[in-house]
Amino acid sequence: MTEYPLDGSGAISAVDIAAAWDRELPGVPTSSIGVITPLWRVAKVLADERRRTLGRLGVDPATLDLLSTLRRAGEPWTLTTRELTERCLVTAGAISQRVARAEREGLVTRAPSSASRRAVAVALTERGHDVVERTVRGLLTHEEELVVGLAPEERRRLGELLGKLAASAAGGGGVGGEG
Amino acid sequence: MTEYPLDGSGAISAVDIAAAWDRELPGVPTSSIGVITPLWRVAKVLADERRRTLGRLGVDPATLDLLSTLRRAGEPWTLTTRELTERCLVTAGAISQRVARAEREGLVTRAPSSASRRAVAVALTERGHDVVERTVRGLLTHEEELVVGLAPEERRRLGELLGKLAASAAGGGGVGGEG
DNA sequence: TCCTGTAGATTTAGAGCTAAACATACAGGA
DNA sequence: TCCTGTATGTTTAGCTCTAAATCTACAGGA
Repeated sequence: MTEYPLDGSGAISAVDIAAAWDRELPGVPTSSIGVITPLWRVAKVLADERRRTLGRLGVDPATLDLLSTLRRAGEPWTLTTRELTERCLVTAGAISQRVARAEREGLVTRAPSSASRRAVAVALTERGHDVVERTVRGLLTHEEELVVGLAPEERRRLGELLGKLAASAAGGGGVGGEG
Repeated sequence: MTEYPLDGSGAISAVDIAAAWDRELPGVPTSSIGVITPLWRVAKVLADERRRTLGRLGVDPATLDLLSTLRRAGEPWTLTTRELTERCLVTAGAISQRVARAEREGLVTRAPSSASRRAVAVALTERGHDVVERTVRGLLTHEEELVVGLAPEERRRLGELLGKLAASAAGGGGVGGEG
């Protein structure tokens, strides 16, 4: 047995989890559970779906994230490692490894940047263009189907609430007590 | 440099990403981006926060997920590997590894289940109890602060929309064409 | 020129996960 | 009894990430 229930059928609901903590450890604050638990569940379902879809297309999510970021940047499809770190939201070490893997497969090239000799310019190769253009279309088409259950107004509202949560989490969490 | 901007300050907005694809590859369906991109960003901010918070408390997220699931189950704080797989939403192999790590640290024990000789009963030790009770309170208190930016009604609505999205993604994505 | 600081990038150690292969325990029929 | 199927766990290979240490290129002051 390798699998776990992808639809969360065996999983406990966020309400049940909060109720269980309230019963087992009375007094713990449980109101964040109703937001954070469903959020991670959905994120996991979507990540699993993306991994499988891309597996069928012959790419892995980390590499496609790299290629997509370069492709979206527009001509000349080149960014420095530092820019990639900012846009992909992973550490510089992770970018370095992603680029090394992609370079090994002939999807990108590495060269000293024209601006600074410290900076490294990562550029999409023709093969990289082929891969990204072939897979992004398939991926976005598939993901479009995953969100059909939400009406346009619901999607807009969901995106809005997620943005608000992101601001709240990033602002309040980093430093500590600020009240 | 090891870090990346935790608050997403250097990141491109979901709207910009969709606009970039529309410009670079006209015709690709981009309407899922407004939901999926913010969702993963928030999930990542929360995961990073949790990892750091738990790091300070001396536990790792995967182990705490295991211990919490056992703790929430109530007396006698024992579940089989299969039950853990269903509730933690990771593969059986991952559970096996989590349990092995936790057992090595004296946080849980493994024993043949009384019901079936195939099944393995994983039980919380006294030390496991100590760890989970010490850390869960701190973790939930911290996460409470991360969601203060959302009013109660907004939290409720967000949880509701996330549930609807989960149902949509799990239902529509697994099989393929079902029209 | 030498020292010091800083920024950009890479390397390495150690987690943690999935998928797939394997091992084990039964159950049910011939 | 033997065979077959199925459920439960474990192991292994390979990927990917973070955090920390390291390397390299400069810049600015003494």
